[in-house]
Amino acid sequence: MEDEGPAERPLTRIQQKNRQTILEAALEVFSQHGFRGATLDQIAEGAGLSKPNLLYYFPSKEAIHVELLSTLMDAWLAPLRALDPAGDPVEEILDYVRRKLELSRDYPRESRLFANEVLQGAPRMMDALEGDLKSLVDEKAAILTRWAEAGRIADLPPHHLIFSIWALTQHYADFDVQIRAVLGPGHDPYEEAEGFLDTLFRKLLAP
Amino acid sequence: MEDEGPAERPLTRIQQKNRQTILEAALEVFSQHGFRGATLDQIAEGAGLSKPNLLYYFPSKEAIHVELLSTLMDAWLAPLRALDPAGDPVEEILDYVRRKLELSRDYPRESRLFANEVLQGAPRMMDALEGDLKSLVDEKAAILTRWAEAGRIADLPPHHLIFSIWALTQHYADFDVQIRAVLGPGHDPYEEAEGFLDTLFRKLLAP
DNA sequence: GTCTATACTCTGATAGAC
DNA sequence: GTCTATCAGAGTATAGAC
Repeated sequence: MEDEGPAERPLTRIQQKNRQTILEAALEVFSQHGFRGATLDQIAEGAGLSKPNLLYYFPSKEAIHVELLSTLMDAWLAPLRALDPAGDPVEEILDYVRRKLELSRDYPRESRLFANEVLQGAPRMMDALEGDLKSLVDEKAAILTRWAEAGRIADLPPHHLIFSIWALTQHYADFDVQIRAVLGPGHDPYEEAEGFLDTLFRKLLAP
Repeated sequence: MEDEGPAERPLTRIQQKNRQTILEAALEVFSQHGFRGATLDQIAEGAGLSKPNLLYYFPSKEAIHVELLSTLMDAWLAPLRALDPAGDPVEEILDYVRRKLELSRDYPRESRLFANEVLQGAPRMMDALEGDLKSLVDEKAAILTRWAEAGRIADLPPHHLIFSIWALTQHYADFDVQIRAVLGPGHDPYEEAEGFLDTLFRKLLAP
């Protein structure tokens, strides 16, 4: 049952705004502590609302988390969806790398929310991984295979090529504190990463 | 004060064994749920001990976690320590990649324990990151720089080269469920990764 | 729609018998 | 050394006044 009930009413503007405020605060807390480590108290304080008021807008802690994850999935897959089979192979892949790195830079909390969930076995997201995500990856992997067969990029296992893009871009968001601790002050990790990853994938993809 | 007190006594064999049992159970729970998400009940059940008995061997939940992390750090840095400035540059780096991938394959829970901690801002590990880890990385980065200057490997930012090795190898442990969901059954992620990463780094490092 | 008060459960940690 | 019993606090969620 995908239907949400017959008496479902459109939300008022103030309801929309409060829901957004709650989701924003929840993203902050969930991304830092994971699902079980996060508390409604922290979210309520971040949203400037009382705890019972939170639960007026969402039926439970889990409902907030699920809402965040499903909203996230679309934005997360958009860069891969945009990979165009008609474009120039190397430039298409490099564009994908750039867009994915921009997501890490501009939405690090979303990246960490996702990482937390997968790290914990993806209990609330397994369906999406085995369904939408797998379908999309298989579809795009087929494009990479065709490009390789045509000799337009190097012959590499397409799924692992995609994994390598995920690993290398998300690492900068998920392990941010480690990277900054190792680099020390005076570095812009993302700016340096952009050039490095461009070089890396150009060398890797060259036939 | 690093000293643990004047009355410190060597642990008996049974104490050693029980501590190990507790740490093993704690690794399982902490690596899956993070520090705050883990409970002493879960650890006690996994260890086959009562909760108060747990706290006879360790003064607190945090003490167990800290013990795990500090034990882990040594094993985690060993492969990088082994990078030999006198060896063949490309083979030394590829050996490092292989050893790091083996750690992910053979100790995925340790990898996830570490990932959880860093993801949550490394509150119990910042000193180690800014101290031992940074020193070691800086030292090995200097070796990479010398190899690049001698034209024996490609000219790449050494810190980011090391980050890329961490990202690509740890990804297979930390995002294990996602990788298996996307690949589907009938795959051995680590076996496939070994060949892929070998190819990737050979192409990347070629001068 | 929002709050105070509170029910009820879980959690980390301690006391004290054996 | 290990257990039962238990505490104090935090946790999610609900009741009900306004």
